[in-house]
Amino acid sequence: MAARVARVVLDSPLPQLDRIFDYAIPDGLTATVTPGVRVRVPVRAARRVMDGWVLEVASDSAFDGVLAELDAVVSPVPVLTPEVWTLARRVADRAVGVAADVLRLGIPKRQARVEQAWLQSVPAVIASRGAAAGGVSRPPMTGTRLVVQAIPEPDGWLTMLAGYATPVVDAGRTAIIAVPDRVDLDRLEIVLAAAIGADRVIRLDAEQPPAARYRAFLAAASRSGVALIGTRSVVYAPAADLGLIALWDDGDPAFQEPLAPGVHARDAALIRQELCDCRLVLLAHSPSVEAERLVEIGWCERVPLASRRVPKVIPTAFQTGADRLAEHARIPSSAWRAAAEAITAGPVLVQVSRPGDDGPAGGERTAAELGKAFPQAKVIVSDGRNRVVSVASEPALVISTRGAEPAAAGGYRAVLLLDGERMLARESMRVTEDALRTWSNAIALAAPGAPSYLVGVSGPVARALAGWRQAEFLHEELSQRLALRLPPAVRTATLIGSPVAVDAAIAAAGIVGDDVIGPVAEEDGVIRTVVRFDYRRGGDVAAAFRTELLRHATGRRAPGKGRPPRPIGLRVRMDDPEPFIGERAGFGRIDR
DNA sequence: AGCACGCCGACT
DNA sequence: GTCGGCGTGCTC
Repeated sequence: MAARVARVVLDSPLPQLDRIFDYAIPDGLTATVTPGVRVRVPVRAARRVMDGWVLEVASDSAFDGVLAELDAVVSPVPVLTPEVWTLARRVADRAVGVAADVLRLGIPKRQARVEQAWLQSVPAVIASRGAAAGGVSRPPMTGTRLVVQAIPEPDGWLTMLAGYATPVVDAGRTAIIAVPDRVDLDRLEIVLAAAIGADRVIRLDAEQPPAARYRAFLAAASRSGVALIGTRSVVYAPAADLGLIALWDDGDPAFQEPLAPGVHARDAALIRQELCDCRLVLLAHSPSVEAERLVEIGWCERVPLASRRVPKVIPTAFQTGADRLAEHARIPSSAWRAAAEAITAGPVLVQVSRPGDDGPAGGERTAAELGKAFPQAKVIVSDGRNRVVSVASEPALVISTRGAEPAAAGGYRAVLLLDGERMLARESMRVTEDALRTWSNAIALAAPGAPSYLVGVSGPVARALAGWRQAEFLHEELSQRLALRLPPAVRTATLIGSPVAVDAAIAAAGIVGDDVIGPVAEEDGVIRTVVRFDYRRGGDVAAAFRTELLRHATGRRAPGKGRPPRPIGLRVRMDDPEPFIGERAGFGRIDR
């Protein structure tokens, strides 16, 4: 019997459509309907045609009814690989989300002209990829999962990433490397191109223009022996024969995906690593507490620094400087003198807290004051909006908000970390690990032997930084989270909806006692409750929530007084990075 | 989403 | 009798 049935996943955000649908393949389309291609299919109950992807082609269907026919094949290019489909399914299941939402992160919109050009240049690709559909055909490689401490020198992390990627790419396999932002990506692209050749580096960046993005996607889908580099969504890239998946600085909040279902790139990477048994590398100066947990449960292996050549970090309690200007600039006299001396030799970095934390332009104000104190020095200001990527080795005073520090040629001659108290005053479970991470990253920009001054901060975090023993601090932090049953010692889910729906979901998941936190009343009779549960129960809890979500997605609606009857459904958010901060902008709301 | 179906209360 | 409002269910 000829293959006449296509199994299709619909490109829809509706949970009730998050299943596989069978369609009959009309005679005219038998040749072009192959696994992975994008198709248009009728959805009768919605009275419209929707996009979808063909998962497989079969000879029969278990569906008890008359199959509708595929409408059209949008493009002959197999954009969805079996591995990415499995990844999306597992990621969505874990996050109580819709697989199509995850696929949309990894599969860019089609650009017809780009595709035409590409098809003409590589006509053989489609046939070979189509035939290989079925998945993993290589002998499995035993993947090792590593949490690696980066060399604390300028560009140390870039060198290390290139070192992990090169043997993988040389062996003809693919490496995926994810970094937090575009500036990191620019630098990685340059270093990697030098290490393995520009033709073996493919940049997949959600920020790049649609045509460039689709071109890069097609290149990635059709080649192995390349490095696929990008920001958080690159973890869903169509890698052929994946040998390595690496994240630089996994504690950076940019790895948290804002789009539904709000999955952290590290979690997706962990799932993908298991799926293809490749190597996983979480590289950082100061990794996340989540990474520390992975080490402590034995899931990952810790790789400490090879040499104990560590940065010179000097915590200085806040003291009023003798200099009036120093006092204004909130800099203790010892650090002030060091900066004054260092700036004769080269650039000096002054890290300040975010401008937003401090009224208007904290960085600018500091800059103005320091500029007056060092009238001969060039002052360079870098912040999130106006970011300076790099500075030369000439003397300059570089004032930067954290995370926006430029790289300095040859490294900074001194680093001053100001506003520590203000950074630690934020209301967040993660303030301290976040401060440790951003301080560590700034310190690593110093030239070998150059001093870094941590101003006005004492206690365990200052000691960890001074000894460059971040892991010790993270261990303590994790111990506290374990004692308090806070993430990442446990997982959480945030449930939003009518009290009936929320209570039913909690009961269905079997969560009781003080693992139920709340509820808190929102507007319009909607409540919000946070629940926590152990990792080993994650699968059951997610399945129970999905059942409840479906129950409320179809059927029951609010009494229709307003024109469109509004559903009081149920929303589920797994592993919100800040589950206990209610007033945070966008709380519990995942953009589609 | 968006539409059809069907169950009950009030009507020419 | 039957018209129609609105909860309910379904999408191959």
